[in-house]
Amino acid sequence: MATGRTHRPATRSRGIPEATVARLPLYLRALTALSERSVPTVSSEELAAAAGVNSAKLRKDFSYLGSYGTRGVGYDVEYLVYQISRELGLTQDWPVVIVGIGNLGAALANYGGFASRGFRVAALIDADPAMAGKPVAGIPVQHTDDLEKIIDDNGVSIGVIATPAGAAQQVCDRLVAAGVTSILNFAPTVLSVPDGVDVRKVDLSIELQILAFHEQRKAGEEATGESEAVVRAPKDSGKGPDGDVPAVMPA
Amino acid sequence: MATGRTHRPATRSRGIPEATVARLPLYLRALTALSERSVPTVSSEELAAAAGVNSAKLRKDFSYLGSYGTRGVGYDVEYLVYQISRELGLTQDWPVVIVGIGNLGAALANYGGFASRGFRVAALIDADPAMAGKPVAGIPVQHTDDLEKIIDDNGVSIGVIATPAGAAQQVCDRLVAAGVTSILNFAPTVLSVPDGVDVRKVDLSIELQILAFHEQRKAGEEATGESEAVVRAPKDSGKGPDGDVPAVMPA
DNA sequence: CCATCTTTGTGCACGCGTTCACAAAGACAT
DNA sequence: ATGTCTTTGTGAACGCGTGCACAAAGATGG
Repeated sequence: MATGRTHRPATRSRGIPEATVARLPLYLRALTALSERSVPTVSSEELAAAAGVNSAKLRKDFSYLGSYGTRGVGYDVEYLVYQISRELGLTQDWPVVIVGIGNLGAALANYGGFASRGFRVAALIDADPAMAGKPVAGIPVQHTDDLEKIIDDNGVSIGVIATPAGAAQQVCDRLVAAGVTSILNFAPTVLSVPDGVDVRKVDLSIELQILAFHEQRKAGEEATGESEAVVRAPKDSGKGPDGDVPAVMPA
Repeated sequence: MATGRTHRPATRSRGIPEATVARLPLYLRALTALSERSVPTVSSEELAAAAGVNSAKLRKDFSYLGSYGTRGVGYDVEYLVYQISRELGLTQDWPVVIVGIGNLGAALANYGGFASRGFRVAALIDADPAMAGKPVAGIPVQHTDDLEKIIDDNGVSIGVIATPAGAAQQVCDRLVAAGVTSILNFAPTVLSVPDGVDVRKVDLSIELQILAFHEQRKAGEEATGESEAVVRAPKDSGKGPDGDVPAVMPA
């Protein structure tokens, strides 16, 4: 994205294709589950099934990292967990700030998966003075005025934007100016950033629209097609206002 | 997904490439903004800039929809909004259910962008009996026991899963059995679904890991490279527990 | 030590997506 | 009406990603 993904054209980072990088976290998750069940080794076929991909693709992906498998046996789970973690840079701790503590921002702050993989919520930042000092997920919210100082003091290089769309670009500019070089954007806006800064976006609205497209297509085929399956018939409604509200977007 | 995206191999739906479909919502958003500012026409160059894509790509994307532009002038904003909306199936109303009303589920329910583009939250569903009847975002939460009836009564074909990972597959199975054919999955799990069902996933953890990879790469290049810019130095911390908690994932 | 069997690692071909570059189309001025 | 100028629509080339299919590698048993 991804789907999502902001233009990183032909920049195959250190020879590892972008598509492969995007799948490594998937493998890592499956491997971690196996590790917790104390499974010692796993074949490409099994692991591929668990990760929901083709086994040939998985093997090719791993081949970019090196030859970590044993022919006739499979992959050592623990070893592979370590190798992938290292490749993804998860052996170190990444402090993260979340800007915009509304419904979504608070949900993100409460998300347990943060700490699990080397990410740590270093600070929560919001523009509303009334929020300042109020603890969310055990972390006191700080005011936007101190953004630069917070970034600097904590050595933050990854920022999460969960503000309304109108504020996103401005927040983004300040984050970048303060030294942030990776941004995860939940606001429904296209952010423009200088070279060297990575942006990934997560947009609920876009995801739903893509699903709607396919849904419509299915309905259309069904109508013209053979089997007269049950056609879903949604009622129509007045169009709602176009919210400038924080959102959730996909890579 | 991308990035998400679940394997839809060579199924170019009605001739429109999947990559193009994924960008249509982006164009639509930019066009809507122009429409609100009463801009009558826009060139491919301007619109591409607003959507953050290449102008040639945009023109090719539009060429799949038909010839809606005027050479020497550009595109009629209102007309294009309508055409894209129609293509995406947004001229009709799509009732959506959200299953799993935790932090994230509640945030999604409160998200204003839902109503804006033809989506309507038809019901909120949670497994916790204590939640039943309690209103979230003005909509009373219903119990999982009634899931099938809710789907059927409202003619729902799109479901959003915001449950913990452990419950996701089970919820998914029930949704599909009840007639849902499109699923937006926020749980950090690979869902397996029968053919004909579309799944898109949004995973915060995966997005962060991808950013961490690039971040690490930048740091590495910096070290071996020329300019001795300020190297961010995050402190290390004890590894947190691997939460089974709801998440946020990108296509 | 040899044979067999499993599973990895990868060369190759194919298809999708992106980008360039330009001809065709139309607006607009004279 | 004719010429100029802008902008679209698209043919063609290229590169990335995917999947097949198989040879190489190693484990395992006799």
